[in-house]
Amino acid sequence: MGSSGTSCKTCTMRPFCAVNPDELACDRQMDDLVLSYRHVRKGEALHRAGDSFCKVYAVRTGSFKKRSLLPDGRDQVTGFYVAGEPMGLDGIATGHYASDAIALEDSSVCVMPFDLLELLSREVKAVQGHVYRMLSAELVRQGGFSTLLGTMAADERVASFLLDLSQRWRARAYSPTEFILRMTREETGSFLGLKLETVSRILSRFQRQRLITVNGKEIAILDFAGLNKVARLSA
Amino acid sequence: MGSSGTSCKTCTMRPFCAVNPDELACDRQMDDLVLSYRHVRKGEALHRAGDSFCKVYAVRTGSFKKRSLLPDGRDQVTGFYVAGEPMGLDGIATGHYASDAIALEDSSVCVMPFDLLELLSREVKAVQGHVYRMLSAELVRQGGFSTLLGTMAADERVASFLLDLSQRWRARAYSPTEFILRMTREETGSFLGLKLETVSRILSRFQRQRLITVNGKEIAILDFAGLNKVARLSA
DNA sequence: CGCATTTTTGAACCCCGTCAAGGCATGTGG
DNA sequence: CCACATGCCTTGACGGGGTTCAAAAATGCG
Repeated sequence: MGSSGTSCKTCTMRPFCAVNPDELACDRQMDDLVLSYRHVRKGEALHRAGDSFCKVYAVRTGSFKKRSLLPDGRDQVTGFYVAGEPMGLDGIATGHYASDAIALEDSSVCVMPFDLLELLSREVKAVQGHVYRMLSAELVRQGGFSTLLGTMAADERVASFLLDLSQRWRARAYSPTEFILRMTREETGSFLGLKLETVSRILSRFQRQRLITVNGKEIAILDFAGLNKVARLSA
Repeated sequence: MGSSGTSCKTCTMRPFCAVNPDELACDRQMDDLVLSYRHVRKGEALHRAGDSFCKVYAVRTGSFKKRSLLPDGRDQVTGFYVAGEPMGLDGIATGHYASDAIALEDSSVCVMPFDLLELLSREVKAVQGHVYRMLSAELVRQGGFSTLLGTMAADERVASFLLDLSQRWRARAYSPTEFILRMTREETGSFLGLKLETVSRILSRFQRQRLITVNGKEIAILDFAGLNKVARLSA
């Protein structure tokens, strides 16, 4: 998770972002479209479950976890978000966010008022298409994740997790082989449906098997083919 | 799953369905908006993963399972759909459906060309809002399901599953206490991240505990409070 | 009916969770 | 600077919930 520089080039919201006017999918007055930024310090919430919904966000710098609570008090991390990825979309359904979004490090986001996005997407077909695709892509991502939780063994989950992170770093032109895990083992475990001890043990085992090196939160991937084999993501 | 009668009254797509012109959220020419129906026989596919996307569907009668395949051949049931519920939305993201949709019994759907829906939602704000909410609601549903797979024990999953079905029957004015499970134990298990034997054992145990009665695919809920307690969906 | 599929139930095994102890950072106050 | 506390990570031993393997009963469909 690079801490400097924005990732506008790979941002999900680029097609309707006024920060790059020449990229904007329409010739609308810029005045209406100016995005604002917001900084969120480590541990603080961008939004909380139940907050009234009126904005969607794109991560600009840093990273976030999304956390959902069950009625009985248990909670689960349901997603990690890094630069360029959209947040807050689950609030559209009811007008209230369905989850907490917590910064894993000092972070910043681009803020897009949702009514503006609605307006723009009625005027400009390309924007409409992008919004739909963005929502649908989140659906697909979530579905793939359910498959992971429903069918994969613990080591497959951890391998998939590492490969997914690597992939997202690569897409943003950061190193796909070496990166920092901003989330704790407990958060990782919660996300993967495992206990923190299990995550730790499996990372240690991957290191013994020369698939990765682990140094606390620093990860280096040594053997992509091997990890893919463990994750069984190929035939 | 009642096999006769449609559920237009509770259908997700009602706000933009030309079958009920007086309900339609705009005064557009009806000619353009006529929905078509399609029948799908038990075991047949409404769409398959990879099929080119151009339509979204609403279940009219019967029921479907959504199935996602992993690259290595394993698959998982990622959803069950009954009357009034939307299908095919995962195709928007890439232009190709991300999953198979298979009829669990002889069923029928309402067909809505997606380009028409896009057009209509640009013209009519109310339609746009409904489409967004529908997509976001699917996101929230999926997220809640991830939480189930990630945090719940087997008996909690089965209890939640039964209560969820009951709730959906109630919303459609069918009996929430007695219904038929159109899916096999294996499909249920795949959906819940369990093996079919585990599902069977837990249903038997619920019956011994007088929470439900099981007779093959016939389920009757005897003790909602007890099931809720097992599912830990209350404090 | 007769065959295939589905469901139920039992018994043994194993992966992962639980419990516990210890290490290693980081930060804080004396 | 050190003593101490705190939070996070690692590792071990053990137990249990769920899977696996197996067989029989029930159901459905031709």
